[in-house]
Amino acid sequence: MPEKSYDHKEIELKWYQRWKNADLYKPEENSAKPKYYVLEMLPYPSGALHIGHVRNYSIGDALARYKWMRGFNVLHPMGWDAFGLPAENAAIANRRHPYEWTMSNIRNMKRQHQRMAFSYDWSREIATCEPEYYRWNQWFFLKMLERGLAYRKKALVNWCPECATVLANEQVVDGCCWRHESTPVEMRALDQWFLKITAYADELLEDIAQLEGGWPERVLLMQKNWIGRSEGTEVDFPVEGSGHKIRVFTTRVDTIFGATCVILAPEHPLVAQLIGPELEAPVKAMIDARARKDPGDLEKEGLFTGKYAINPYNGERVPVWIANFILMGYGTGAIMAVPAHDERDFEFCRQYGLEVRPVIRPVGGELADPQTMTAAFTEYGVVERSGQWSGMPSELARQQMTEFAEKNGFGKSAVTYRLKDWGISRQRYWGTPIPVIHCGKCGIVATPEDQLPVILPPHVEITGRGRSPLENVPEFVNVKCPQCGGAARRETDTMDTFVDSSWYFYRYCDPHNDRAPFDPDKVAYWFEIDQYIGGVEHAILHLIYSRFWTKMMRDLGLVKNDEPAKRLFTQGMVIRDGAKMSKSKGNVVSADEMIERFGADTGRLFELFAAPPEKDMDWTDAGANGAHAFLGRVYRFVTRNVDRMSGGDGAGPTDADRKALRKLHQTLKKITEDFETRWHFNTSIAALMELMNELTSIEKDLTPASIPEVLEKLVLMLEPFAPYVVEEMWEQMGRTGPVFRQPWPEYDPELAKEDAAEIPVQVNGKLRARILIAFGSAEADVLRLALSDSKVQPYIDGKQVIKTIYVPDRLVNIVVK
RNA sequence: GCCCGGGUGGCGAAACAGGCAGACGCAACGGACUUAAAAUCCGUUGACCCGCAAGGGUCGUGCGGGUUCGACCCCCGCCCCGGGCACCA
Repeated sequence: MPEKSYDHKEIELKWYQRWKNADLYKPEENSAKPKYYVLEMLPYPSGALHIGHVRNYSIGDALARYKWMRGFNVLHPMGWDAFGLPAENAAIANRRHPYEWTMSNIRNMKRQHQRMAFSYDWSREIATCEPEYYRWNQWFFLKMLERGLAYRKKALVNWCPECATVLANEQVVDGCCWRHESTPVEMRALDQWFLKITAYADELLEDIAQLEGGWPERVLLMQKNWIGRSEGTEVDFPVEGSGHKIRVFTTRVDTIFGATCVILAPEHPLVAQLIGPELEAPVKAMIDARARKDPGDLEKEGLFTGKYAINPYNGERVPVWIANFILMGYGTGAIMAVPAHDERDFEFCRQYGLEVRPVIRPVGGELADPQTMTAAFTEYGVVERSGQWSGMPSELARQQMTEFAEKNGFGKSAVTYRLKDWGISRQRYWGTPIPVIHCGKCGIVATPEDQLPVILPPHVEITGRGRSPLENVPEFVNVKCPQCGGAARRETDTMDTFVDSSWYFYRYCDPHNDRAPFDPDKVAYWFEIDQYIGGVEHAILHLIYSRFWTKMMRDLGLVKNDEPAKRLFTQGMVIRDGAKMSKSKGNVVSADEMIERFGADTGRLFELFAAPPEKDMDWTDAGANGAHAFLGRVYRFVTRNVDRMSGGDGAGPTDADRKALRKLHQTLKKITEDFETRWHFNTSIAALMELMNELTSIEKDLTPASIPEVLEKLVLMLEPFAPYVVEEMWEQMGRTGPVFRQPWPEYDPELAKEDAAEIPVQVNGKLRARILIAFGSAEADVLRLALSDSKVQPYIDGKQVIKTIYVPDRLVNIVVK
């Protein structure tokens, strides 16, 4: 048969059409097979924006396909269409997605809300435009409200002027909005809804141990740092001549005899009561300066209140200051400054000429001289000049001094976290409405469950300014109070879209349930997720929220697992021209263009081939072209050899056949091992290329003794990397697909074995010759051969052989003197 | 400043257990086919040196040491790049 040219458009369209209505990816109900749940982190099935997104699928989809072929019952919501044809995206999306959203729906909303385009995010958009999904977000919200896990309070929150909305702490990067990298976030005091993620702070931290080994170390580390648990002591310093007490938090109560002042954050509630009118303006200026969050290092700045506080341990009178480096959001918003033993306090006190008083000496050393000290001594040591605790090691003093405070009622041991409650209020149109009603008489009233979902009104004008756009929609806002029936106002804040992504993967297990978010039994079968795949940028966003959500659902009795995903794989970014691909840099390669030019198969293949998946990869059009050429070579090889699969003269296998089968089984071994261990698909694909190079070089000597097996296994091995073209070749070979439902081929170790090896001979570690030996030769035979080799001779002639090393079938090294 | 990664040809990379450094691909160059181009196919390609040639030699995995018969790999000390955290008391 003459070879066929590789027309990716024709092939991909054909197979897409052929199977678009078949439910190929549905896992089997009540299957006895081992289950496997693999999921990519961006939960939209198609229409990838750029090839950076495609990479995510290429990896997860290759793995899912391999697992299918290996006989697992796989839940993989992306499936075949993860990377579909551009013209057909809408149809694919419509069919595949469990929430049955429609692409046109999204497009319309997008057009209608051009002004909101900046907050556009595919993964969450899917969920947020879907009323059924609102319903369960709202349902969860009400459950949390009942349990005190959702609450409303006035708080200083991050405000992005560009988005015109509040942001969670996790969504502020370098003082700027995570979507607008050059827009500094402002601080505003607003009434906001929070979810009490801090109730799970300890558990989120402790359960990191369960994830070790399965999650990348750096993600766990980032989460640990983010949670930022620290154990310490709270101590009250009464303010002289007033009834007020300043409560400070310290992890080093053992240094308290060295405290030479107390410092408040400028936002601290006591400040207003302590300062005179002459300080009001400077304090306000300090707050404003910090709210602007200059990205550069803020110079330490302090204001003396004129008041003094009493150190309860020694009765000493210390001045009370206000300073810009004290954070209201951490600890109690007030500290005791111990300049001798804390870097920041040292810098501050030297700047303002406050006393530096060392009270900790190194073990075996002496107290530093405060006159000549140039840096604080921050380590543990031995406590001195500290009354009854003098001479005690720091650790012990910390413990006993804390107990002393508790006994005398002026302090206690305390744990603080860097982690804050999750602010979920957004002044956006886009998102799940928060299902509560504000009543003048009854206060905050939950929307009754049978009135869910609260749906967004259509035709809302997006002003991009001030408060939620929903406030301008009277028919949405004006409601009757469900309790007293009086006039009331509906909450106009919507939920952070990270709420949606916190549990979407549970819904995949039971997407059409209209009585509950999902059936716990169905979820119990699939969870935990065996393998989750996504970018590292979600380490302290989505990945911490979804852990919290899982624990919350477990406490509601909905799930049994403590953690959402056993294993997490973070793939590298796609780089182009040395820069991370992003909309703001304008260097994106659109997936649609790429599919048009090279095809979906080429896109996957090149993304997997260019670098190991955990590493960043460089996108080059030329490289993609190379991958495309390879698929063409395979396709032409198969099509011109299909009619040589049978017939022939019945003679036994030729040398070429034996060679081809050996290489075939070696390749299969290699790829199988790559899938089972480290997912270095770049070397798998390189092995396939080597196989093709070998096959084409001996092609004319191949006979039906090897061709059927070679073609079959070649196609099966390529399946995870190029699923469309593989279906076409399978059909050309007279077989019926889908190919990924075929079993993964087993390799034969005997066939894969080489019978002879060319091994290097070294003299004193330097390569001098290569000799040909039979595999498994006896050491003595190999050494005899090596020592008598004509190229080795000159180097050992007249010298004494001290030692010989033989690594079986690998190398000979002769040591001479 | 602290904590993670990483540094190998012109480029992306490979070397999985301390055992032939540079597999596989891109780019480049030479050739075949073609009116031409594209596509395709064949060949060369780490650097330097010797040789007309066949061939041979030296160097080479960021830098400097060490361990070892043997080091991209292990140890010690640096340099550089990327990422995360950073007044967290």
